[in-house]
Amino acid sequence: MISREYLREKKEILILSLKKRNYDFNFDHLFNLDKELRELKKRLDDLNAEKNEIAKKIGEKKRKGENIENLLIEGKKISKEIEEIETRYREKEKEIEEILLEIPNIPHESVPVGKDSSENVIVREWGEIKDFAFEPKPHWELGEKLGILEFKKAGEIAGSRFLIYKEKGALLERALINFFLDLHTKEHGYKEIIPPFLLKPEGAYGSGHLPKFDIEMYKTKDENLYLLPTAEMALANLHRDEILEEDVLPLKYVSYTPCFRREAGSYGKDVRGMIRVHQFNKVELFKFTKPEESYDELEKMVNDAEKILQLLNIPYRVVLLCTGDLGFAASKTYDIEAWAPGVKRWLEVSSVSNCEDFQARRTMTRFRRKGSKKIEFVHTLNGSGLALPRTFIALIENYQDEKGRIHIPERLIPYMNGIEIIE
RNA sequence: GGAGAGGUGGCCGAGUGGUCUAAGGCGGUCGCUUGCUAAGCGACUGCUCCGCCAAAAGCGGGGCCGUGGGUUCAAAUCCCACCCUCUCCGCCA
Repeated sequence: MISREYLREKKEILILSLKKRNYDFNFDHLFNLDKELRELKKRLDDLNAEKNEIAKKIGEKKRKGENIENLLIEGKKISKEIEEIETRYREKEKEIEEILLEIPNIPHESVPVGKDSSENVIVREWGEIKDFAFEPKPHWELGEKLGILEFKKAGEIAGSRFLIYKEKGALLERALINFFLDLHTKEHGYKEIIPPFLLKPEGAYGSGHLPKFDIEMYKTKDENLYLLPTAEMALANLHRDEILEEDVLPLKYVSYTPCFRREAGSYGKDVRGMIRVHQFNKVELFKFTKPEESYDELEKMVNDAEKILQLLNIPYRVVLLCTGDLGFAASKTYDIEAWAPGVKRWLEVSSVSNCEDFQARRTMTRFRRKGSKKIEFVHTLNGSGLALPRTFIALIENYQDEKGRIHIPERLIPYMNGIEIIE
């Protein structure tokens, strides 16, 4: 969340950067509210000081058995006035809070200015796009023919955009998850976490998913809980209200969780297959870092995610998002897109972002430098490492042969209990 | 789901309406002292907002005893709601 302090000190940057995001609203109103609020606060504090003084005097006189009649009347009067001003103060405070919660994060200066995804920048490509001697099939055809994916039955029992993994399909999904987790914990130094899959609204505010994206999430009927749209939502809250020691940073976590998304407003998009589904598995990377290290850590996180595709030998490209395509909480984001020859598309398998102190402010996650009294907000980063369905798609579409069989990449065979081919 | 107990500073723990500016202890920091991987003595020890100051330091004030309301001149303390933890019973993977 943008702080009121930031509002006052970095007014110009704020206006400019939000313009880059095509985000506009009435700044004057915001600045006026802040000013008004400070005035009310001063008045309120002065009155409270007076109130405290009177209450103290009453206590003293009462003990001595002196007359307190006048002081009681005065105290009553001040309390009434305080109540009025406090009510106004709270209303204004709530109003400004609501506005501030809806302001997106400020893009980093290295982020290209652009209006939508067409202006994203491809920063690198890896691997060779295979030249098939036959027409490669899309994953839904492969999956259903091999009996590893099923869409029809899933639609009947859960609704459209759900799917069932069957037998070797379920095994492949599990193999990928374990491979990702092992790689990140053993070779990249992340600590594994299994968080709750449902969170209270406070958690969703902390990560920036509320208040803006309420309709994107599933929530429970009897309790006010939100199903994770991403493990990021849980991990961002892992050190809520804590002041961390400098030397524990950077903290690196990896989590496997299912993710639930309503995909409201995406009707008609990616309806076929499993490119866009309501429930999917994802292995998520998350870091808490010192501010001056967060951009280095961002590059490392992208590399950590890329490594998976390299080991699986799946061609991909890394894309730097422009300001218009940047997510709400992010200052800078790289997408990793894997090539899927069956659907003939680059599929976003990972999105890696530096949120700077945006989430840390909302969750009050801070740190103190050694030998310093000053407390600072940490920076938070999140990235998929990787999202399963699209990686699954890229894998089976890239590794199919002319008979529609899937050849398991070498690195994955141990995780597949030795199975080398799905036929 | 039923019954009960409880949530106080980094941690333990006292505190049942005004002297709480939260006792005491542990831990931590600094200093002094002492012949020996230690002890003793003393001082300091949270977070946050606003104001003054160019800024930092500092100073002044407000708020914070799970959260939010309420009663009162005055609330850690009384009342209400919610959240969380623990114990017992029931149910259950």
